[in-house]
Amino acid sequence: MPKPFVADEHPARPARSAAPADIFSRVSAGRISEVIVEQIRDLIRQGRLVPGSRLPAERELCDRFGVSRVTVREALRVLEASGLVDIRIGVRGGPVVTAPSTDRVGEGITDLVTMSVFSAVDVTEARRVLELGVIPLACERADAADLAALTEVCDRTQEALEQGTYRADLSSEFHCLLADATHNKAISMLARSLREPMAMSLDEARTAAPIMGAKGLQEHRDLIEAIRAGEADAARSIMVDHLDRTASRIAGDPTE
Amino acid sequence: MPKPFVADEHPARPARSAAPADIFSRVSAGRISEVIVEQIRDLIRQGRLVPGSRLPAERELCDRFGVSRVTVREALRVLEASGLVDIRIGVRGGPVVTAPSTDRVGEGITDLVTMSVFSAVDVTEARRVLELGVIPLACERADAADLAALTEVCDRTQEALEQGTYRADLSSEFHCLLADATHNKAISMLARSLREPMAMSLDEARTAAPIMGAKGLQEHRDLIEAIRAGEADAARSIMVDHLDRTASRIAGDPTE
DNA sequence: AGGGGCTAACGGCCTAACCATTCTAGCGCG
DNA sequence: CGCGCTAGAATGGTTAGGCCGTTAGCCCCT
Repeated sequence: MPKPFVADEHPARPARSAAPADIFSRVSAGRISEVIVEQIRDLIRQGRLVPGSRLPAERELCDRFGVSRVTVREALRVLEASGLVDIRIGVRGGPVVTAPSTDRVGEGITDLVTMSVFSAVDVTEARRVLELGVIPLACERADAADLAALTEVCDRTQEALEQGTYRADLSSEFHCLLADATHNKAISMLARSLREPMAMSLDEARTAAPIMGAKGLQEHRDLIEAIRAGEADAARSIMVDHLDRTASRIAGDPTE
Repeated sequence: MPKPFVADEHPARPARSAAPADIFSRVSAGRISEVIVEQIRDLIRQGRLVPGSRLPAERELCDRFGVSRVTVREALRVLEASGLVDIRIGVRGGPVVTAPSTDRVGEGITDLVTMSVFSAVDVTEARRVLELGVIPLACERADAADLAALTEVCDRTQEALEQGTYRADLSSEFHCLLADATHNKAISMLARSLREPMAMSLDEARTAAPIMGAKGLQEHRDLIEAIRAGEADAARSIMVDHLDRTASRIAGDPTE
């Protein structure tokens, strides 16, 4: 528990003056560019700047904020890296407010994985949680377009298997499309966030065991049929088998 | 489907020379600072720079890359905004590689929500998927420390309710701690990612209905006991009730 | 032994200028 | 009248050099 700032446990050394130390507030200027970032970000969050809004040009922002162009540019870089603005060059160019994409968030999560903040085993388990939760929603909401897209990926997978050109991308794409079938963009985003780390660890595991055989493909096709029929329980059990095999491969146990 | 680059549908205007256009690679330099960002980011992803590594000072990076200091600074800003480096000032300061935090990812997701890339309803449903998947894992793995932390939050919540100082933070903190009880950092990350958007929408909904009454708190406490006993099914049904009430409140139906 | 001041290293910010890209307005020509 | 081309203006991208505030470490003096 932090002690109150004014309390001094050392009575032998009294405060130099009668004024309490509290009257001095912490004075840290911080970074000017950060202040600008906050200001624009708040404007966007408050809805006073909507996607498509054009911000003033760099040189005008300098005048408005009373800072140099370098400072404004640094602020714009940060906003651009956050996916909040898009910067175009040429006349009639300049910073434009844009809606951030889910890919950018996924990239951030990928960084978390690669920096070994957590392991491939953790990711696999998280994916299991997500995908099993997806199943009932997908059974309920999948439409013809979703099923067609899933089938198309299976066809491409079969072709790739026959030609020996299979890559883990195809498997992760199937699972992303499955998440899309929930018609919930937040869930799609989470699934896509885990896509790249998954594919990465699958590729690593491939050296130890074949990444997907006819069995895995058949499970994908069975899953489509179960979803088409709306049989959530059947779909779930198929998915459990499928994921368990994947998990054991990730864990370094090439049972298949 | 994108057309091959060499194909020209306009036979009336043949290529100026016999050399195929393919031999000329795209020359647009793009942004120099972006090249530097990529280079450092790759170094980090390859593990050649680990968290804690100190990068050279700005002025030395200028010499190494052969660019001006402003360019280096912009690159460092982007890396900093991505949470990959931390910049300290003063002697022995400079850029230090750091492990990105889950909070940053959550902030990105918050932006996605506020820019209405997806809705609060979507987030709520995603959270439901996640939390129901968390339950069995938490029942299996929660240790005494997890249960103590959960109980402590309930106590704080009770106190806040009695004093009228309750905020949605407390509820979202409970659910984050629940995710922590799985001892899976990827799942914790996903839960924390959804924390801020959830709290935001809960605060919005608070104007229409009390955010959490004694009933919600009691459900939290019941949940702890069910987890302590390892009764996953009981815990699951409690959580379903709890989330359904929350979902209806988000959807604008103040039944409670 | 300890405190205060000095110094070098480093990031934060500024100014002034030039380059590269892109759009547009205007002009000339058919 | 209309079409195409060109020059210029607007805008971001980059550079060089410099000044200032902050910090850690060192040394000297008490």
